[in-house]
Amino acid sequence: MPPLDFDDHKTDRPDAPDLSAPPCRNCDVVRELAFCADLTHDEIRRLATVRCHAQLPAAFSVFREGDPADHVYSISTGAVKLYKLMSDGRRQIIGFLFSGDMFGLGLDGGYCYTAETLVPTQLCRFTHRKLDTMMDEFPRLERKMFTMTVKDLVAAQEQMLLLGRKTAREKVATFLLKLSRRAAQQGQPASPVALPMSRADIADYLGLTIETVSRTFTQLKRENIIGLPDAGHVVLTDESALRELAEGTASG
Amino acid sequence: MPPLDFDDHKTDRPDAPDLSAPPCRNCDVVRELAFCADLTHDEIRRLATVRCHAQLPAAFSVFREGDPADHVYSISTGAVKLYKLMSDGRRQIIGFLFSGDMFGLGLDGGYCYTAETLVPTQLCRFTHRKLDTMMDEFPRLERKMFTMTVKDLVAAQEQMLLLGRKTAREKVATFLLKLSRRAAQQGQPASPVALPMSRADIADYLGLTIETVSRTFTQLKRENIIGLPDAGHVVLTDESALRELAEGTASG
DNA sequence: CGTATAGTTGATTAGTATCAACGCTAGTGG
DNA sequence: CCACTAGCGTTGATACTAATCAACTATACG
Repeated sequence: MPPLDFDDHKTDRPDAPDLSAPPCRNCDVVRELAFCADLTHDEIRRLATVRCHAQLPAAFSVFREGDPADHVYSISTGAVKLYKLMSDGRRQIIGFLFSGDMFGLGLDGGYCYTAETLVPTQLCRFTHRKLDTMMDEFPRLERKMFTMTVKDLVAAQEQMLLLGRKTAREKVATFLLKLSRRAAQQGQPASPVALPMSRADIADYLGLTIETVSRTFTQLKRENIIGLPDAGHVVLTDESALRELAEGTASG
Repeated sequence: MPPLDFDDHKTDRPDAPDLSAPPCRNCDVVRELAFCADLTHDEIRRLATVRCHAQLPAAFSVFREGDPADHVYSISTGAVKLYKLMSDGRRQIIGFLFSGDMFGLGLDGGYCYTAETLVPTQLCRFTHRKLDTMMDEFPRLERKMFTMTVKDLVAAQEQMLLLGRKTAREKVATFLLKLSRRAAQQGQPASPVALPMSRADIADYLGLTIETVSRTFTQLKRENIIGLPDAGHVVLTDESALRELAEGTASG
């Protein structure tokens, strides 16, 4: 887990160039942001004047649970995990985020989770204050962010069902299918799915231990439902079996 | 669990008076709705012209998972549970909702959970279509609904930590404290907390079985942390012990 | 008064967690 | 260039929490 200091991102080391840098005028990056997708060119240009962006290395802590919640972030490229910690170290990963995803929303005061990059990641950020102003000005921006938040909520509810009621096999199957669909949606191949996160991350996302995740993977492999070319990739050999497992309708 | 037909709410039996009734002009009910709380009198009056309300009996199914999602609901008085089902009957309760809470949001198409009253409940409803129009007209309405959705998301993330990483004792302690705080917030006593839901509901909310919930209650009672005057009420005898349990910092 | 339902309690089982050892890969330094 | 080390992942043995199965009690209901 990531021992990087939160303030790192304000240093000028080449790895972590200034999220605090003055906004640049180039709109290309902003246009890719999902929450700007439906805006007019003019609106995007205005938005671009208030955003900062940066390329962050892998395993980089963007902010920590409890930090003053000043900014909202959007992922241009890369991947991020969000997690909550208990005082004794137990961890629950709230979500894995990819290109186009937004994070950092919350109410009054501090972030309620830690955000950390999984791979080298290009982020965009806006201050809450300026974003509020923008939302007043561009109703479509607010509508878009609202819609994205509803989507997040729906996903969170789906995850509650997984965490509360599914078995280890079902959890893993659901997880793999979700990753596969997400990859396909982003134009990447659906079958050799990349796992940019560690087994520990997967375990903490599914409410399992590392060992159980590993055992379940090898078990599914033995049953020829998945293939494991290496630890970072999974082949969905039998997707329909995986679907049945995920829904709890599997025979075995 | 509730065998009531979804169409019931369109019948004219006295128990379930018409959610489809023509909007009434009385603003009193609408004004109590949390998502109208910050609106001007004029805005509330406009909103009142597009809403329907009804008094529903306990254990009444407002809508089911998969039903076409036409309406958004707000609870005036009473309590509602939201849940998701798996094909084999496993159930996960997504949330218990009370006065001022809103539900029914979702994306394209069907509701992604079933909504059912726990006690006799007074509901207000709006069509998505009209609410969208209203949001265009009254930015403060949209902002309010947005904020409430973010709150729901934060609560869902907290629940993920509970479901994925907490023990049965910790889950029950967290649940009781949450109910207590909610009651206090609504001006009701914080200590003899009312449990309007069954043990089965609590179990399906916490990702446990009925038996484990029951055992954990009696265990906490034996340790003089709570009191159980009857199945529907809990006295928080030792709230600090409960807090330690909930956070996982408890000694025993 | 009999019946059905919700809740509690007990005995046993099962699914994961825990503890422990080992293999693999990558980075490090001699 | 290669042994050494550290971290991640896998596998095995055992323990333990909570689930399952079952019986019983209390309460509400007809």
